[in-house]
Amino acid sequence: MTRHDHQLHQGDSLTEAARARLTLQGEQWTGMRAAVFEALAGFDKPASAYDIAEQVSKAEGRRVAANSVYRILDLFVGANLARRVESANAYVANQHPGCLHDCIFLICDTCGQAVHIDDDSLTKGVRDAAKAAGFSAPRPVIEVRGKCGDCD
Amino acid sequence: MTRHDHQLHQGDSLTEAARARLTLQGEQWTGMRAAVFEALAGFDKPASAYDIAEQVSKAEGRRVAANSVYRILDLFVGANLARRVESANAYVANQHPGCLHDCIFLICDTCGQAVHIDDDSLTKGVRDAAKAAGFSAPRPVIEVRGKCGDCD
DNA sequence: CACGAGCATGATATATTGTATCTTAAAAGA
DNA sequence: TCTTTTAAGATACAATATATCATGCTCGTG
Repeated sequence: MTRHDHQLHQGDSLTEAARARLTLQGEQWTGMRAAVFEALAGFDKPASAYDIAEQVSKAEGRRVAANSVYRILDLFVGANLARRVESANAYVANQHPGCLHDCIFLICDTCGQAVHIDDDSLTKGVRDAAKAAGFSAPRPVIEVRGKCGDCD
Repeated sequence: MTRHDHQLHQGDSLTEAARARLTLQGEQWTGMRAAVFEALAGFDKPASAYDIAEQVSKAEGRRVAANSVYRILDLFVGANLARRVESANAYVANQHPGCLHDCIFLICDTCGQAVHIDDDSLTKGVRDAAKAAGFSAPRPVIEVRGKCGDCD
């Protein structure tokens, strides 16, 4: 397992890192985007776009529609501020938005918690296998469903 | 990459293998199940439950509702006759239902084709990483989105 | 500052995917 | 045959995702 020596952000620090990253990409850090990011980062497990819409609605005191949230989540995923958990139709905030690499999610079928592990040798293996099969621009989706330590 | 020396079924042979496998599990091979399996196997790319429902409806000359198809697909996935492609919300027939192992799908974002590769050393690596992180009963979901050789 | 172009969001509708529940029908076992 | 279990039908609905058009905001430019 490769080690992770970079900064793991949290709270305001994470929000700031996200803002910095997004503006670096030439995108705006709007109030709505900040609100969506806050909501996303506030969940302790992968959240659906609708969960986030509801949370943002509460925080803003007005109804925010899911499509706006989807738009922003798509932007976030593209900018590496968030990740989509395919097998859960849900999203999580990326704890180190500045650092690009493939990741592996472990999702507990019982409690819904997702933990994120990095293992570049594994993900590289998957990328390479895809390339060997003639695939270009590979974007690995590596998730494991199972039962987490707390739930056995 | 581990070699695959077992039989790769197709057509009637595949259907027969599926039937054999399912009955071995103590499940019935009904007309409806056969029809769903035929439809599924007839697609050249991952098919959604609704695609399959439509296809079966056509083949049977009567309306078959999606929930019936879902039930049967769930059964098939449980019995290893079919696989779910998480990142596409779709299903594919398993070409070698008798042989259990994790698999890796490469899904083309352009044409929707999915190819299936096996690499037990990779999937074992993912399983082991999950176990090392305290996960039990791991079921890896390994897919790669990208562009297939025909589409670049 | 005014203004126009482009970007961001709102509002709304609808498509797609997935479950729940209850009823009816068919098959297996006694 | 009769009963029990399993499969399938019918229907309703929930959850996830996208499309479209209208409105509003921001930023660069004059």
